[in-house]
Amino acid sequence: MDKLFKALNDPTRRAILEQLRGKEMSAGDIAGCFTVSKPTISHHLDLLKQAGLILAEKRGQFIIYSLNTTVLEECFAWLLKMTGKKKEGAL
Amino acid sequence: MDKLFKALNDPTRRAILEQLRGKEMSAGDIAGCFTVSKPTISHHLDLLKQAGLILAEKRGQFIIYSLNTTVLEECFAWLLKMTGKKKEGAL
DNA sequence: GATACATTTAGATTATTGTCTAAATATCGA
DNA sequence: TCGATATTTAGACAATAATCTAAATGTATC
Repeated sequence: MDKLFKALNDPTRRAILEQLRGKEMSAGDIAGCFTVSKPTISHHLDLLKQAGLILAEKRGQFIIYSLNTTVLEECFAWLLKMTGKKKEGAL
Repeated sequence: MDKLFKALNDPTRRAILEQLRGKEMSAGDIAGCFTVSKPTISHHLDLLKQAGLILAEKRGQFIIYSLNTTVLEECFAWLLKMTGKKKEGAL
């Protein structure tokens, strides 16, 4: 939970998640979307991976990242609790 | 959005929000629930207030804090976008 | 195997954050 | 008005985090 909120705290990391929405991307592709250096992006990717928000798969010389939203359920559940909304099922 | 995620990042602040769920509390009451010092709690309350997550009302010598979940909608919407869930209405 | 490319790791630096103690401000009640 | 209580503000400090450059690792291709 802590790692999840920490990962979501940074705007660059949230933007990375948004980039990853719907498509897979290599680390270099992701870095290409931002002005910060590649090592910095690599670090952000590491934090996102630690939080379980992304999956990394090595393909040849590339590392392909993809979104894993299942871990967001936890965050979702917390928000539901706080807002008092009803939990509902539409995936 | 940034302030919102920043406010939610700290475990003590999330715990404060949970304490405030359903009931109003004075700053002192809130501080009584935690081991950290009162000035520290006061600072956390300030950040939560800045994020719009809590409301402060002065009553005599006390300051009464209450939860404001409406601002969490923004966070909710972002999560919905990321998870691809359908937005639904149950308040 | 040498070279080029993709990505990460290491190490340093700067900014931000959480925390504390001490002091200031404000309100209540005698 | 004085003393007690409630809360915040000020200032300092240590820990964390974001970023960079330079170097290391791993993979493909010739």
